[in-house]
Amino acid sequence: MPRVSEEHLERRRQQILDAARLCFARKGFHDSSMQDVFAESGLSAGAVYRYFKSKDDIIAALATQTMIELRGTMAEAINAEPLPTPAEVITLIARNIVARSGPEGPVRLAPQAWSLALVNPEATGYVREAILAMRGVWEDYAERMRAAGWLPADADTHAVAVAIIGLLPGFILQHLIIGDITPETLARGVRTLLPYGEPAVPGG
Amino acid sequence: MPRVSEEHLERRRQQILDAARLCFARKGFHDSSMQDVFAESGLSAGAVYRYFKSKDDIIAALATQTMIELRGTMAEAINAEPLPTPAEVITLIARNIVARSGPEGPVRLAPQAWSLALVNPEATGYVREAILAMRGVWEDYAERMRAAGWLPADADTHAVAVAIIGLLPGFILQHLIIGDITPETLARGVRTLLPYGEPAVPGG
Amino acid sequence: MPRVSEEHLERRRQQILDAARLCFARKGFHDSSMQDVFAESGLSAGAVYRYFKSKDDIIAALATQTMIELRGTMAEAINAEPLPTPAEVITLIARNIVARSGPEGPVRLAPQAWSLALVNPEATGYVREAILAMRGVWEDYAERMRAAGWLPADADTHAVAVAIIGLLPGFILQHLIIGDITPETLARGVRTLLPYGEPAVPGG
Amino acid sequence: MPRVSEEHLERRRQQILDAARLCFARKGFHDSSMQDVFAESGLSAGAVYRYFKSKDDIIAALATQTMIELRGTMAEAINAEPLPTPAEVITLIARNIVARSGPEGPVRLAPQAWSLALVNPEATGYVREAILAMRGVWEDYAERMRAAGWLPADADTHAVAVAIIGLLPGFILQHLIIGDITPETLARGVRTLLPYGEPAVPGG
DNA sequence: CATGAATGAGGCTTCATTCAT
DNA sequence: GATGAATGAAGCCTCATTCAT
Repeated sequence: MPRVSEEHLERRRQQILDAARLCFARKGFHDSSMQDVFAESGLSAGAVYRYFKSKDDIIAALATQTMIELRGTMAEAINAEPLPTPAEVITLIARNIVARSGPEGPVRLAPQAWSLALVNPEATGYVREAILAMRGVWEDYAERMRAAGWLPADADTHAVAVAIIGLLPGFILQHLIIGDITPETLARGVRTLLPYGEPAVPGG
Repeated sequence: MPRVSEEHLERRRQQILDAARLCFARKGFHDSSMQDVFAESGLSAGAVYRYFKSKDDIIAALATQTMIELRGTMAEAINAEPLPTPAEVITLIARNIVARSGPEGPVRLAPQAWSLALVNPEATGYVREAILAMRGVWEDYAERMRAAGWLPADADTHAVAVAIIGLLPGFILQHLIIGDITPETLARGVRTLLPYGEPAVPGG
Repeated sequence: MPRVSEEHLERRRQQILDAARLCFARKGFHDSSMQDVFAESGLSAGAVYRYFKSKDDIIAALATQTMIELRGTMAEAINAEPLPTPAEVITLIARNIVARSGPEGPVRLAPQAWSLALVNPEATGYVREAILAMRGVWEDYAERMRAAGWLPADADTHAVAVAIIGLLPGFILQHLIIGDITPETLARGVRTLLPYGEPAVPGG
Repeated sequence: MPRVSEEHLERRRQQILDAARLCFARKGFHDSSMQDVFAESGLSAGAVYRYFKSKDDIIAALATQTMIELRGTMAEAINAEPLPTPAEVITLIARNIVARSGPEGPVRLAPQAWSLALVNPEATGYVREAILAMRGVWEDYAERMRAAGWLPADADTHAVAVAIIGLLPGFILQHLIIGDITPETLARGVRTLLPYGEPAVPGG
């Protein structure tokens, strides 16, 4: 019988993750020290290490949590009825990204997670799973596009999902690093290129 | 060995950059120590520091060099005559990316540079410049698309460039982290979505 | 070993300062490495850096502490009743200096601190403050000399303090570097020159 | 038969010493790198090492040269006729010191040499010799004082020299570190304390 | 359960000196 | 004689992690 409630433990865990998110968003995984996390969380070293067995463990938990949230956002935007156009979906998701891109926002963790995934086998694992899961969401969308007649009956919906999901990292980077583009800019570009369900069609 | 030629100096510099590229591609900026670079380059610490004043300086030089090469590749693919379709351009660039994505290939530096740019002001500067330069290349392409009648006369070519260039980070990440997609997959997706200059048009 | 007493912390701090004093007295600030201090103190690098944020910080603390002690010695010798003669005061202080001039004695830090003060702005600050404080003590003494009629009523007591305190660095250097002079030698010289309160007066 | 004249060699040597003096006066022995000396002298590393076999060798040559000059200044001031009062001698010497105490003046080397002498056996040797030589000059002066009847016939002239020469380091330090005292201040203090040959006598 | 002092390997960089050209 | 590229030991300091209290 545990001394403290399960709920208390979970609260502590989240408190640490929240603190880590701030630190990592501000200074990156490497430049944030565990001391930074202790200070930000208001907990002692020992306390933090009771909940996470290493810094990498915190990073993994945080990255996973953030990616799950992002996938939820995508799924929500995509599953709307009636079938939203690509530009509409992209707009919604991009707006959500922007809303979470502040100086301490979780979106800033994404590029760091990608980078880590190239170098750290454990990170490769969970980033890969997260990307695959998101791609699955887009594959569903591509299916719906085909079903709606927006894509040829023999369209490769996997390839379509690969292409469309690929737009998001590009948007995140341009937004975070250059800061000169908005969801509307991206949407306009997408709408120009992919005028499905729009009054006119390209090349038409 | 004093009074060496300018050429010798340049060769040494490149020798160091080549060694650093291998190290960084293998283990990342942070997990590669300067000792790794010394060993890989076959030079002593002092020798390396004669050519670069810090590790960050090496990273900057390498990232810049790599991004300039990538921009060159893009420009070449894009400026072909007659006007290549988006799928054609993307295919060429993606093939080049894949060719340079081996375990020690320079493309592995890209996500690390993005990540660094979020955290290191100097890196923000040169990554931003590189992205803007690449986007400029795509803006030229978007102009040509419009001139060719593939885009409406009033199309926002900047927004189109933002969208299209955004496909590449997504491809790089999916290729490097998941490894299950090829230039052809991406091209098929793009062609399905953007059948400009293709026999059939979407939604048609 | 957390939650230790304030006293424990202070003891650790002093333990480090004591070790540093030995090292610096033996080999000087520059030729003593932090490794030397770690070894001498029996603590790890991390432990030492918990108490002092840099080598310069240790030097500053040590120099300041030593100079405060020296000032205390001076004040004590000077404030004796009835008014001691310059030769008496100098004798007491010189004896104290000699007692602390052993191979590992704190007096060996003094010339190093002077030297550092010429080159390091932070050191300039604390050495200047220490010298000014000591000079203040001597100014009090000069006032008492004047009050006792040993100096003319219009004597410039500041200038007198400047001159008298100036004797000490000379004594320290001759004692440490040449090693052939004693407090008694110095006292004899001073008494010969400044026979205040002595049976005979100079030039008399 | 040497390829270059003896004179040329000596000029080169002095060129290096002059450059080193500037560097060392500005930044101290330790914080001046040999690179600094190469740059300041306009010579290459190899050239400098042809004339001096090590950095310590340069320091030794410079310190010795500077101290010989200082001794010359002292001797000149002291040997004046008729016998100058202590205050007069001190004034002359202090003025010379001040004139050579600029930001790049050789006097700034003195405290560094003292400090080095505590730590480096070779430096101990030449600094000791220099101090002894200077003290010899002051012993001559003390003899003259005695001969003039300013000191008792049985005065310990060695002790007097020890005391008087000791004033100079104190002046140098107060001038260099605090910067608030002038030769006149010191002279006034000395004249007040040691009014030999002055209208009135202390304690008289 | 929590605390936070302590560890110690390892990171980046400097610098006096050498020697091939 | 002169050059300056190269060496490599050694310096200062950080930081993830542990464990005695």
